[in-house]
Amino acid sequence: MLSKYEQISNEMRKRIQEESYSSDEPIPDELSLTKEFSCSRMTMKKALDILVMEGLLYRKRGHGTFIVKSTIQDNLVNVTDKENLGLTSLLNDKKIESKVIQFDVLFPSEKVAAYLCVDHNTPVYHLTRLRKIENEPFVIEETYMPTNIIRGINEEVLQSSIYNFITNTLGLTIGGSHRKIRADKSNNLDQTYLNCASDDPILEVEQVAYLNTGIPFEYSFSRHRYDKFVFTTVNIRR
Amino acid sequence: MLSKYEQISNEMRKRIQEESYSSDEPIPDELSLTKEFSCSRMTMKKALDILVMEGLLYRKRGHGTFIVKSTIQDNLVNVTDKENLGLTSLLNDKKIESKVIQFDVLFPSEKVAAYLCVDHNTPVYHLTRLRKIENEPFVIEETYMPTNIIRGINEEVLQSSIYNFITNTLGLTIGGSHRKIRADKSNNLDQTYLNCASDDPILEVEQVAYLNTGIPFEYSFSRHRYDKFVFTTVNIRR
DNA sequence: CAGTGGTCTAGACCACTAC
DNA sequence: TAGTGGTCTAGACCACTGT
Repeated sequence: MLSKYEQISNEMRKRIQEESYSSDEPIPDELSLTKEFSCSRMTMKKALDILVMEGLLYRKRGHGTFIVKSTIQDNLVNVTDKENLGLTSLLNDKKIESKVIQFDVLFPSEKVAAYLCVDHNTPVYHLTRLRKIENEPFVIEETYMPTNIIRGINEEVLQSSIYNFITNTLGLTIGGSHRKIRADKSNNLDQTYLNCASDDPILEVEQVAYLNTGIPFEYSFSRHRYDKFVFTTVNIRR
Repeated sequence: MLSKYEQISNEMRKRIQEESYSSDEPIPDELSLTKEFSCSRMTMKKALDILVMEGLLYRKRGHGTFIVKSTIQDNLVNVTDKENLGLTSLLNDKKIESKVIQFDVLFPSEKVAAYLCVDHNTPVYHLTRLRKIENEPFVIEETYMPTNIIRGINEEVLQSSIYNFITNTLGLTIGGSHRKIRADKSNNLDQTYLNCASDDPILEVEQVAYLNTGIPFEYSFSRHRYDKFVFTTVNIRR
């Protein structure tokens, strides 16, 4: 059951994307919209706030609320900072394969222990997978997960989607993540599995992902082919 | 004059960063906090929402509100997706130099015209600058700006901060931006000015920046040395 | 001045959790 | 049942804009 402001937000997003409103004029003012949707002004505001955060609308005090015009587009795989990097759900119309390069359990280094908020005596899964999209190598993911939270990982799970396993089998809910994005030179592992040249760069995403309980469950490095991946982000004034 | 929820948010952020609250227990519940800050529950919620969005807090219905523990740290220059890339304001304690590599006015290509929402007959500034931090080359910025919005750019402005010029001299307010981040091979320009090797990768940020009126005023490509720049982003569930 | 969005309130009811 | 956060309301006042 979606909340009222989410339903309204979805309806308004649809209208904007279908160009039901002219992008040269303000959209209807908040008072009119509260009447149309039979809601309070706070609820209407919350619904529109979501679209402002998504970069679809902007507001100007004393004037009205307007549609943002231009948006950067291109053809590469496109991950925005709103989504959790579950490749499987991101590209559910494409063929995804996972090849397990390494899978073991070890005691965490100081750094890994700090990010996962576990002590040095708690074993962690350590796994490296190559993910292919439509038979083309796409990304190498090196992942650390604490064994006391993510229980029961095995080869079969690794072949498909760990995120599905965490959500459906373990019944946990994934919350947010902190990420760092940088460029790097390719190393031997990259060249071998991503099939890239020695002078091809790599786009690396370092990530700590959290459950909705705030507990970190994953610390990972995703190394992408530079010609197949772009990271997108929207940034709005406050 | 900061709004009440911003003041409360700042105070709570300070307390969290100074570790005034134990990170093992929930912080005080919303009702207690509304009494302490003499505000309504909606206002308290809005204040805490900001900290949740920043990745400092998480909430669990029926339980309480808790402090997020781990955060990725490192030593490189660190731009988050909340900030507009004004290098000058980002690093105001460091020595920043700008060298103008190219500066001209031209009619926009189809792509540039589309992103800046101008027609083919509106001239745009086209400029390329090398930015140095503490005498070390850091980034090459290639920028397009419409001449009908950003009037009066000259060599003197280019030596310092264009963002300051837009804000202070032109009296415009900068709104949000859309960005794409990718890795790339270095080209001749990069190698010459960033002083990098031919096999050094580059982290490129493509950006369309908007005024608070929603009008795009800048389309740019920033090419960073891979060993001096990391892009940070926080992503929270909804 | 009227019309817009920005903030704030006091109170209500709901959903989830623990006891 | 009590305590938590999530949502929603009806109404108020303020700040900014254009006429």
